[in-house]
Amino acid sequence: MARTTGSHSDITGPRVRDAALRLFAQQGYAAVSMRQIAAEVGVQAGALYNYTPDKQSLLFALMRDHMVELLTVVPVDPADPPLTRLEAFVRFHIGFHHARPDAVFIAYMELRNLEPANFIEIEALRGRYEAVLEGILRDGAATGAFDVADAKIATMAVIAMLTGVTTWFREEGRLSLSDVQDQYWAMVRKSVTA
Amino acid sequence: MARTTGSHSDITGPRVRDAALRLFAQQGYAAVSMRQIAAEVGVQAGALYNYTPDKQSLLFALMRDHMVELLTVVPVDPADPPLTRLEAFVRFHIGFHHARPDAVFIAYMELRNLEPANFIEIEALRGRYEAVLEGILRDGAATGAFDVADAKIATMAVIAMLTGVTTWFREEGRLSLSDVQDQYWAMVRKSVTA
DNA sequence: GTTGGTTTTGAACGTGCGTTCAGTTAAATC
DNA sequence: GATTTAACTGAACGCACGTTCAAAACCAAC
Repeated sequence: MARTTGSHSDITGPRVRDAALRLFAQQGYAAVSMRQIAAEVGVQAGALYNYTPDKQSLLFALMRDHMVELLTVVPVDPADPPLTRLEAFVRFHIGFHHARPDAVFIAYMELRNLEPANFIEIEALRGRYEAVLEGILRDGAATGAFDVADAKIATMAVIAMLTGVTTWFREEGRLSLSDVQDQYWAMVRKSVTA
Repeated sequence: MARTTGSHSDITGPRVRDAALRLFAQQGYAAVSMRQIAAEVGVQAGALYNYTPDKQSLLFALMRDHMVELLTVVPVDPADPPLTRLEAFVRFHIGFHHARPDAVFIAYMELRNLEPANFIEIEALRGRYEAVLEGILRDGAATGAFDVADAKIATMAVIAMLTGVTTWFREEGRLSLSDVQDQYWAMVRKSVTA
C-alpha cells in the first residue's frame, strides 16, 4: 500500500490556513482571491481544493477554530470571588487577543461575509464567551462586590474596551503588554465597583 | 443657454452616496459592485461616473465627510471643568454614532480598503477626534479631577467602549438610548476617577 | 523498479468586475 | 419650437474571479 487513503499533506494544509488567516486579516475576505492564497503557499489555485471545499468554508473554519479555542482556554473558576475572576478575565482577554491579532480581526470584521448558517454558529460561540463575563458580573452584583446597573451593558462595554487594545497596541511601543493589562484592569475594576 | 455648465443632478448625487453608504456597510466595500449601487439608485452603472471619478473615491468621500462632520459637531468647551466636558463627550459620542450606524461601520471597518494617501488623511482626522478626548483627560489629570495613569491608554479605552454601543444597541430593545448613555457615563466616570 | 494512491499542475469554464464612451434622451433657455 | 448641454443608456473593453478536472508528478511500500 502507498500512503494512507484519505490523508493529505500535513504540511500544505496548515500553510493554507495560515496564509488565508494573514491575507483575510490584511485585506479582507472579499478582497483576497484563492490565487493569492495559493501563491502565498507556493501552489496553484486548484491545489487549495484538497484542503477546503470552497473559500467560504476556509473563512468559517478559521473563525470557528478561533472561537472554540477562546472558549477552551478562558479562565473560569466559580470558586474564586467575582473580583478575582474579573481580574483573571481582563488579563486573559488582553493577552489572548494580543497573541492572535489576525484571528481577532477576522472574527470581528468578517461576520458579514459568513453565510447565514455559519453566521449563526459563530454568533452562538461569541454569545457563550460573553456569557462568561456576564456571569462574573452578575455574581459580583449579587454579592455586592460590584455596582453595575445592568450586567448585559457592562459586559458589552468591558469587552469592547478590552478588544480595542488590539487596534493600537504594538510590542515595540512605549508600554509593555503587562503595563497595558495593569491599566485596563484598574479602569475596569473602578468602572464596575462603587 | 441650457443648464449651468458643470452642474450635476442634485437628486441622483446624494442617492448614489446613500446607496453606497448602505451597501458598503452591509456587505463591505470589496463585496459591493458598482452595478449593485447603480441598481439601488435606479440607473445604469455608467451613470455613477457622473458623480464619482471611481469606486475608491466614493468610499473615501463617505469616510472623510463622516469624520469631518464628527469633528465639526463634537462639543469642545475649554471653559467647562473636565468632568463636565467628559460627560458631554460621552453622551455626544454615543448619540452621534447611534444616529449614523452605517457611516460608523464604514469608518472603522473599511480603513484597509483605502489607498495609502486616503488612509493617511482619514487617520489624521481620527487622530484629531481622539485628541479632543485626550485633552479632556489630560486637563482633568492635571487638576486632579481624574486619576488616569496614562491619558493615551484611557483615551483608547473609552473610545473603544463607547463605539461598541453601535454593535449591539437596538432602538426596539429593552433600554432607551438615554438609559445607555446614563450607564456608560457612570462607568466612564468611575473608570477615570479615583 | 514497479505499483497504486496522494498531491499538484495547468488549462479551461462561465461569470462578473471597474471603467469607458459614442449615442440618445430630456430639460432649461431663448 | 429650436438650441444647447446635462444626464443617462447600453454595449463593449480587458481582466480576474471561484471552481473543476484530466493528466502529470511524486512518493512510500512491495
